Amino acid sequence: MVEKLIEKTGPAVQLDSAAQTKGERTRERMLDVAYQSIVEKGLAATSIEELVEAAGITKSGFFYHFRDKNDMARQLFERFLAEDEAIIDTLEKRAHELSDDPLQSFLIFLNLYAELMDDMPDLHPGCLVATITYQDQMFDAEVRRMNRESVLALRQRFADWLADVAGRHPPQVVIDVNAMADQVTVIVEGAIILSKALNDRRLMGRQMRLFRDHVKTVFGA
Amino acid sequence: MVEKLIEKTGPAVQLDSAAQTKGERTRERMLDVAYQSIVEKGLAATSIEELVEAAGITKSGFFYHFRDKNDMARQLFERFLAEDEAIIDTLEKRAHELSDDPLQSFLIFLNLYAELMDDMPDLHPGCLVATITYQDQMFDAEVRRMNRESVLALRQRFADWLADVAGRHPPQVVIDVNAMADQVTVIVEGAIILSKALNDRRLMGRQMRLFRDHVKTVFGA
DNA sequence: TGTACATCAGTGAACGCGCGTTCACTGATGTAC
DNA sequence: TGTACATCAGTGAACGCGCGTTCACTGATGTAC
Repeated sequence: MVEKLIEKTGPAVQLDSAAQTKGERTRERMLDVAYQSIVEKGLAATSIEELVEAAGITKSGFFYHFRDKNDMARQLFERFLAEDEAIIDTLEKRAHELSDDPLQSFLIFLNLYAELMDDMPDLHPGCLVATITYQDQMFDAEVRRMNRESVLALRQRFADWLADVAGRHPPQVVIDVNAMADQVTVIVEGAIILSKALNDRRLMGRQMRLFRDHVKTVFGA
Repeated sequence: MVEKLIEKTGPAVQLDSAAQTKGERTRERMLDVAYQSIVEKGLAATSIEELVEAAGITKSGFFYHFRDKNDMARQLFERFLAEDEAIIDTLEKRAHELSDDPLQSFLIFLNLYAELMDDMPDLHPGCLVATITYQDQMFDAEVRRMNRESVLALRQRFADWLADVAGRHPPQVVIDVNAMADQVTVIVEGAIILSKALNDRRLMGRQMRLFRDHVKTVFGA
């Protein structure tokens, strides 16, 4: 699914090298089914038994690939963060190609993001960040640390961009770039929740565009 | 905790009648510890054993009060929704008292909401709506239906209010009242996630005020 | 090119523990006459 | 006011099932000489 999104939004990022060994393919398959199950039910409700059945191996095979259940969760989250970052990178790069002005490129970025959400073949399966945050007692300290770092990295990324925007387009009102940067993530996470709760896959794109309108107004475009 | 919030924001709503029987008190205590545990770890990771230990009864006592684990989840969510609605009612009533103008009262409402978030003694424990949405396979169909209905009810409430606002203060741009109404919930849910992930209890209030500024700008206040 | 050995990618059986649930029973409190 | 009965609010012991994890083993593939 993520592969598809990247193809839609730019040149495919080759995350997994073309020549995968048999073991790597099995491991990836395992993480695929684990991701699906964890965002639907949570980590505690996802049994190793159901994962290995879906992946077509035995339970002992699981422990060949992962030290224990938490190790799998960590590997899953690492892969998720890398893919997520690659998507945002692609969108940001494309947005900068389409306009030299930081405000215009940021607005384009939000549009691309909204389109990406619209184009999701199915309902967005959810975001691991929220899953981990809401079940943090289930994940070990390392995963929680990675989760925190990933949110802070997004804040930094957008705050830098917005500071650049504010430099060239003095805002109508005094703004807090960090809060506004966080709002991108807030909208994404919140919109995923409502979209899932109401089973309405158009909701995410609408919310992102509404936020885009706000940004536009603030910088007086 | 909810009691405290209501006291802070207006006259206490007497949800639980003053004269509680012993059984009702035990049941409430059980739901209290269950709420805490479920928002921290999820339903699957919350064992009946730990709940009854915290509540000071035996495991069989649990099954005197609840038909099974899912029945407890349903009762917990029912109580949560009632309390949540009471809080919003109180804030809305107060906002209308403080201004006759729908825009001003809506802005006051958002301010009161933001203050409520600031004043939370501890980090907001999280919102059951997100917990249920992210683990919906763990809850039965009735709980999922209640979850959906509660989100739609909030949409209706804010959409009506915003339509009233738009009637008296024609917006600068064309707006979608439903999307804007949803954005209140989106911000709350998303901000809770970031606030928990970063362990920053000021974040929720900041996000709510940022949204308030947006609303203000849209209706040209 | 053949052989010996090493690594890869698992299998199958067994383990003990904790979980949700049931069931027969019980002491304390409330109610009817 | 006393007695009989009903309801309330649990207790204690036992159940079977599924879970995460371990461990000894194995066939297939890769590598060195």
